[in-house]
Amino acid sequence: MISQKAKYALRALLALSHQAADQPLLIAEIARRNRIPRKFLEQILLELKHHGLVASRRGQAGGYLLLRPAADLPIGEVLRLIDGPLAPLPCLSKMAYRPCADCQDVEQCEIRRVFAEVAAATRAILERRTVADLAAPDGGAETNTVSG
Amino acid sequence: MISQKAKYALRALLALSHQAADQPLLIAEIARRNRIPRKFLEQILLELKHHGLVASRRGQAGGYLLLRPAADLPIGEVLRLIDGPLAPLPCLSKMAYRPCADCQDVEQCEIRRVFAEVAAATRAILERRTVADLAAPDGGAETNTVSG
DNA sequence: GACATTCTCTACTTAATTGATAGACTAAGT
DNA sequence: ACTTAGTCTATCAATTAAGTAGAGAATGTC
Repeated sequence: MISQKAKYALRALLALSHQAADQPLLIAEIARRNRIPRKFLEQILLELKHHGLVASRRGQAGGYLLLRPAADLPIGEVLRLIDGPLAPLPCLSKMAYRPCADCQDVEQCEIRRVFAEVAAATRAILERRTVADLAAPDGGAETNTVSG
Repeated sequence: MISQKAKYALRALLALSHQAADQPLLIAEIARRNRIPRKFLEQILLELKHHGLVASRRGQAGGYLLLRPAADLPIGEVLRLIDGPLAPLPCLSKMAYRPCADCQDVEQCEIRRVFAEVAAATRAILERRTVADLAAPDGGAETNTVSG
C-alpha cells in the first residue's frame, strides 16, 4: 500500500501540472481543492521542493510551481521520495540497496528471485507512467503508452 | 516492502515443502535452520494453520506439515495472509476492497488508474509463482513458467 | 517602513504497526 | 506422571504514519 502522504503528493503535483508556468498555486488552494490537511501538505510540498521537483515563491502572488513538465515526472520518482524504495525487498532496491538483515548471502536468497520479478514489473510501470498520465481524461489518450 | 514476518512465513513453508508428507518438522528445527526467532515463528505457523495452509501434531514426533503441494501454494496467498492486501491502494484490492478514505468517487480517482496497472502486474506474478518456485535450484527449471 | 501575505522550518503528538518476548496452558505419546 | 510439542494471550520497545502547532523569514504593497 502506498501511503496517504504519497497520494497527497501525487494529487498536489497533478494540481500544479494544470497551472501555467508563471502562475503559482497556493498551498491553501491545493489543500482545499483536494481535501488535503493544509499543514500536512505544507510539509509535503517542502519536501518535494528540497528534492527539486517544485519551486516556490513567498508573499503576495506566491505559491508553488512545477519545475518540470508533468510528462517528465515519473510516478515512481515521487513515490521513492515520499515512501522510500519501490522494491519489495531492500536487497532489490536500485536506489537504496541494502542486504536483507537476515540472509547472509544475497545471491543465495530464495525469496529474492521471485520478488525480483515483482520489482521489475512495478518499476516498468512506475518509471514509465508520469504525473501527466494521472490527468488522462476518460481512459483515452495517455502520454507514454507503448502501443500508441 | 514485504514484512520480515512474511519472509519468515515463506521460508518456513519452503522448509516444510522439503518434508515427506508423514514427517512433521519441528518449529524449533525450522527456526534453527532459517535463523528465525523461535517464538515469533510459533505465532506465524499458528496463523498459517488457522488459515488452513499447514497442519500440526503435538507431543512426541509432532511438528508441522504442509497441507498442499508447494506448487499449489501461490506466494501471493501467503503474502495476503501475513501482510494484507497485495494491492497498492485499498480500492484496488480484490480480497479486501475498501474505498480510499479521501476520494469520494472511486471511479473518478486519478491515482487509481495508474496503480491498477501495478496491481495487475504484481498479481500476475504473485498468483502464479508458488512456494515451489522458491526452491528452484540454480536459476533453472521453474514450475510455472509460461514459456516452459 | 509597517503590514499583510505566504512559504519555511522544527518540534511535537497520537495511534497503529512491526518485530519480537514471556509464560501459562493443552494435547499426545510412553 | 512425565516429557515433548504445539496453542494461546498478553505485553513490549521501536518505528512509522498522519497530522497539529507555532515561531520565523521572505516578498510585495501602501
